[in-house]
Amino acid sequence: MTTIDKALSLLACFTSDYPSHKLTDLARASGMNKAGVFRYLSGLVRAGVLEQDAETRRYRLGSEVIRLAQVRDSSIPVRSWMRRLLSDITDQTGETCHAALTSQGRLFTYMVNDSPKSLQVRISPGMHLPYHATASGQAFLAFASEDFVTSQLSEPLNAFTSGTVTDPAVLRDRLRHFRQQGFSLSEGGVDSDVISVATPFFDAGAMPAGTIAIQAPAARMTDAIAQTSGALLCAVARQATQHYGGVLPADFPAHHSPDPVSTNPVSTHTVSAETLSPVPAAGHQQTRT
Amino acid sequence: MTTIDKALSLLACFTSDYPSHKLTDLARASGMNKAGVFRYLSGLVRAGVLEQDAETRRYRLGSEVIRLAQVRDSSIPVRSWMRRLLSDITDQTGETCHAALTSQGRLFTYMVNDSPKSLQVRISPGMHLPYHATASGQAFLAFASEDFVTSQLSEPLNAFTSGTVTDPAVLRDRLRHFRQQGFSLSEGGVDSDVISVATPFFDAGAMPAGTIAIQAPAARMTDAIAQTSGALLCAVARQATQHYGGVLPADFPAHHSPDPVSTNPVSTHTVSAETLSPVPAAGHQQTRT
DNA sequence: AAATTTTGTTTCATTATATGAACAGTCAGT
DNA sequence: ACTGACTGTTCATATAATGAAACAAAATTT
Repeated sequence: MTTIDKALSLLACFTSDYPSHKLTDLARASGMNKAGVFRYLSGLVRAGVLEQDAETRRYRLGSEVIRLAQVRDSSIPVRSWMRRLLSDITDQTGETCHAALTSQGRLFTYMVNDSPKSLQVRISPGMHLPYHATASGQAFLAFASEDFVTSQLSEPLNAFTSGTVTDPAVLRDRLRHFRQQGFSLSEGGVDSDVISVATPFFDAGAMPAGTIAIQAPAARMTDAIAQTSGALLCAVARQATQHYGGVLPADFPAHHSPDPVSTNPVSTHTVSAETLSPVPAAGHQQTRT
Repeated sequence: MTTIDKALSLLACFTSDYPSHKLTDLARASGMNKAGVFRYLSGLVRAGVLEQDAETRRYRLGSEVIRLAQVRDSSIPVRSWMRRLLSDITDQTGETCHAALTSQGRLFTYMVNDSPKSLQVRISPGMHLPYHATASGQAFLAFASEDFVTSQLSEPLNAFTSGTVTDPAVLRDRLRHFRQQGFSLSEGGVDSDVISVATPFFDAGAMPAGTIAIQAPAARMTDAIAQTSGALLCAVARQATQHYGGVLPADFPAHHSPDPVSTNPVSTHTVSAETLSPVPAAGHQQTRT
């Protein structure tokens, strides 16, 4: 493990739940020497990636990460089209939806579009999504590499509610089914009384880069609605994949909706499977270290 | 210079203008050995901060920076209130406005709110703003530390138009004046026929953290309008400073606008100097390494 | 108010890690 | 097939990382 790895591994400790840290805690959490952690943190502060509160001496993420995120978005402008896709979804379904992105093998919510309804599922950006207990996570796994699925399912699988599936064998069965139908469906995996439907979109190596999901109170999400929502998501995922510069895996299902899914003729990017070019063959596997 | 510094210094090369790089170019640009740069880049890729295009082998920023920016925003939620402040400004002035943030001693545009008018000043987020030639930069310098001003003015000062002020002595005079009136005014510093007005907002050490600016075609920006715009910006900058958890410098002018500046009674956060608590005394100088 | 604990930061001899010139492998163009 | 421009690898050497201990300052307890 190089010095850089050790220094940068500290960044993983900064999450929405714990956005700032004390030196001692970071040293404990990372299992590294206090003096070393101090040096790493100093380096990260010099680079602007972290900043230290002058009063409390706590470390938090610095403004450089904002600049970097902006630059990233200027080369792969996910933000703008994702916003449009999500708002299209909410327009058509009336439900809350969100997009999640993968980073360092973890899935986290990226953008949320709230339902206009008064009873809505609340979710905030930047949250970590466990693979086994969320529709997004399962949609991701359904199209992830075998190795990745194995590594995730061998982690301890927490039960958040009584409805959380924690049996790896059962999960594997579901993943197979989800892959076949193109979208996942999860009832009360994290919150009871919430049903969500999700589907991944893909990178240039035909590997899942993130997911798009719809979440609704169980009372509103009937089987029929779940099916049409799933079909809608598949169409949206195709668009997202295209915008992302990715390719769909060869077995990604084509939902031939008889009528255009989008009802909004104003939108320049109509959400419809029909408007897209045929699915290209899956490319080479992307290198994953 | 530590290994971490060298590795992280590469991140500065990733800008809106050059969002991706080849190994050789980075080695040349940084003046470091190719093998070393390769190792650094590999480390950054492992951490997810960078990713490498599987086809072109070029390095670009990775999805981890998006996650980090999101986490940063969850602890200091600049995004949400800044959007509101900017849209208030455009509502009241009808002109394009933007916010800029400082990172690593450089100023870059963070958020833009376009004017609804057909003749509008176009600007995109993530752009680098030279201190000497922009209203934002000058507003920043006017309230920056003496050392920082000196270091910036001793850099070569490019002239972008015939109207760009490149004489350090003249600039210093202006900065004094801008500090007194609380906002800067720049005519055709980067683009001719564009006049812009800007003011900084402050961090916990009463040092400028970023700026808020209005940009308009010269024809629309009369002297009188510039003055009221400046006063408006000062009021907004107070709000921004408060939201940011910062404190105003002791000499930041109070513009006692006779009537509430905001005309929008719906907004929960009315932009007005009156609604704010008295200016606290400037705190201790923030440590700047 | 004094004593104690916790925490951030610095020091320094030891040792592991970074270094970089040269080499190998790959691809694109001629 | 040759050329050039490129990414990635190797290995002896030198340099920078390491971590226990010390220190200072702050927070907490007595």
